[in-house]
Amino acid sequence: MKKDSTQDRIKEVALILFARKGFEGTSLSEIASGVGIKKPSLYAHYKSKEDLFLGVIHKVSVDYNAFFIKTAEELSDRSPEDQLYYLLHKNTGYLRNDELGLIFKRMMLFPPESLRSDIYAMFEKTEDVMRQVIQSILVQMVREEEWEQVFDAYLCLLDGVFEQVFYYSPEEHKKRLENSWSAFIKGVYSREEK
Amino acid sequence: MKKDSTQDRIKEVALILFARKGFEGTSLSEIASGVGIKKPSLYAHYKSKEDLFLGVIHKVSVDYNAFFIKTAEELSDRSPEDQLYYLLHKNTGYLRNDELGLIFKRMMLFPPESLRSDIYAMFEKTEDVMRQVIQSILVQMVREEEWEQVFDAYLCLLDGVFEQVFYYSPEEHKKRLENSWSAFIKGVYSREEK
DNA sequence: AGGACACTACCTACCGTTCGTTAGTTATTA
DNA sequence: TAATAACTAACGAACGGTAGGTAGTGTCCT
Repeated sequence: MKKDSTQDRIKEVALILFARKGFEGTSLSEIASGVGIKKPSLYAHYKSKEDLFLGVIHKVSVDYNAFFIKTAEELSDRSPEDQLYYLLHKNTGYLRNDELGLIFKRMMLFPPESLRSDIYAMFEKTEDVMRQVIQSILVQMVREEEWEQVFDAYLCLLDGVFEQVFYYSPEEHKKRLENSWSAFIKGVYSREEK
Repeated sequence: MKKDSTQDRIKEVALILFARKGFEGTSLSEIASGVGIKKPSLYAHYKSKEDLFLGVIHKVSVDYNAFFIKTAEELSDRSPEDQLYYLLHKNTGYLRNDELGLIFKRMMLFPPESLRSDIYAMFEKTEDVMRQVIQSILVQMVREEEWEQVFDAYLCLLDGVFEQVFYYSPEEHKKRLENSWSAFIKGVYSREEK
């Protein structure tokens, strides 16, 4: 089923190494030896280190967009509150796996200088997707003039929770997620008065 | 007053470069030429690249702890709510300046593999300081059994807001900060009723 | 059917450059 | 005089990348 082409194997290995050690911190020799071939053989598949790297990032960005949309669809029959809650959970879980969150966040925050614009271009789509998905949920639960405020707060929650994935143990992190979520949702519902 | 020793100049230049391009992405030649000396001269002041790097990180961590404590003291005569609000603002402002936030976050999230434990050891103190300062404010405004929940939410807010410093323009970011803050504080105050 | 050709995916060997680092020397300063 | 802080020169190692070669595979032309 899955074409296990060398090209894909290279991408898999490179993803892990780039995620853990960054672009400059990863050498082509390492990648090659992880795949089980010699360094120059990489050039049969990618024409430079940057080319390989951008290939990896492109795959990551496409995968993430697909995941986000798919998850939102799966949840679409729940209440808006539940949708936001599970989206937060699923998103965190997804990004915790497979080095995917690691490389995603690394590239958003600290892209290699020379590739910054290419990387940002790839992730622009991602922001769009997230905005649309979250917007479509929020319009069901808050008044229009409050929409933006709640959206910003939810995105901040998403960012904060995600960042903490790196600091804390899974248990500690789950506790913090639940507490942060409680505070968020209380803030949303207390919004009617005053 | 300020001893403008070469040693300090090296640290300043290194801070900026390490912050922007990371440990592996910054070469000693760059640092030297930024200071205006030749690469081998660096070894009159630091015995290795790692030594220099840890020196920089140490300074960053000490400075940040001092800032956090000083800011909290300056605000201590305000209402607890105001203290939290301005702490959020000041913290964001401080970290935005001088590449300080950049290197701080980079090292928390993506430390160079070989120095991970040294770096984490330095920032342990920071977490302690923050916990103490925030705790001393929170006990004045929420019931004891809710303390932990609000603390987690506030820290998540701090993390989320800080991360967004990198993505958005100052204006956009300020808007998002205010919106996220509003949601947070409403959540805190709506906490009395069931 | 069989040979010439081209293509793919790998190899070994090596290129020039840059890296972090050391040695040895000199000029300034205390 | 002794220490300090700079220098020039050079080191070995590793880097990204190239050249050239070689098996294996399929394809086209008689």
